[in-house]
Amino acid sequence: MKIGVLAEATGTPVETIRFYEREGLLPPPARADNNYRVYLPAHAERLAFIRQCRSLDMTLDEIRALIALRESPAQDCGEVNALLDEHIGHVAHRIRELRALEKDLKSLRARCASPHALAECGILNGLDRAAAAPASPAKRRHVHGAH
Amino acid sequence: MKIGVLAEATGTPVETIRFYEREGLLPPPARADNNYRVYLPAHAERLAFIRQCRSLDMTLDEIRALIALRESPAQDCGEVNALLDEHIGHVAHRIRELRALEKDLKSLRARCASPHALAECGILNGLDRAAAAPASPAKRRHVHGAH
DNA sequence: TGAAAACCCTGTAGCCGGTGTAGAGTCAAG
DNA sequence: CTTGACTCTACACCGGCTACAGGGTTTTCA
Repeated sequence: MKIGVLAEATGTPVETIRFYEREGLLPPPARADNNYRVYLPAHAERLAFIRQCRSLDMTLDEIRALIALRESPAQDCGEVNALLDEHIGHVAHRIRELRALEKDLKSLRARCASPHALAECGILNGLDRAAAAPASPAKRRHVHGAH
Repeated sequence: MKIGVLAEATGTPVETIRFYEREGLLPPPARADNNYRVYLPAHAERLAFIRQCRSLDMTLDEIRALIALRESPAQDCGEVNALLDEHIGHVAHRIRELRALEKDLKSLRARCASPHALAECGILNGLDRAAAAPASPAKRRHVHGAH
């Protein structure tokens, strides 16, 4: 099948498929005479696996690791379990961070229940005081942002 | 004060300060004869405000908007409240997403309580079935990632 | 049959919020 | 007077795509 068919079949944009190939997640398919990529069902399976993992917010590195484990011969799946546990840890960690953030934002919001003049706005004043924040460097593990 | 002093005072890397200047968040300071940036206390206040907002996970665009509102003459702070409410909405939304994700991951993890042979691994098999996922495009509002 | 639309190719740049170089100039201490 | 710490500009890089530009090929429809 051609790339557009694979894209349609897996709900993946064509550019993203080519991107996964460049990234080594999807093996380069054979080429037809016109240089078009020709995919086999195995490619569709692999791509579905990748998309499934992405929908669970795994990084491409995590997915690469899972693929390698899956292809590795006659081994038990202890490492798979460990990888998944670690990913669950990332997600749980990020949830805790965001909950703390939500709390801070709500308490800031409560400083200004109704519109005042700007100078007396509790929110702006709250943002102004440096809050002596410990300037947490808090290296992102993976699972980021609020936006 | 020189950029290193400002960096130290606010816990902000030097490169990040220059980056904020390029992005128009921090006004370009005067320059000494040697072309070094010379900051005034007002710059330190502005930078502390920016860092405070960033620690609350606001985007640079949101911060730009807040700064503009703050500088705008004799206006009430209704828009500030609205901006903050919207940001709180982003965070709450992302928390809900991550909780759903955590649930999915845990149920996947439960498929493989102890290490089996790879072929029988409930996790890999669970990831394999395409799950007929609706391939949610789910445009990121802002507040993203699990990583 | 022939033109237009739809597809495919490569390569490159942009998004966000920075981070980390390279290569050069400037300054303070020993 | 040399060493090291600081500063400057300009640029590439991170993830995970997305969106071009500028070509070639195939399909469709009148």
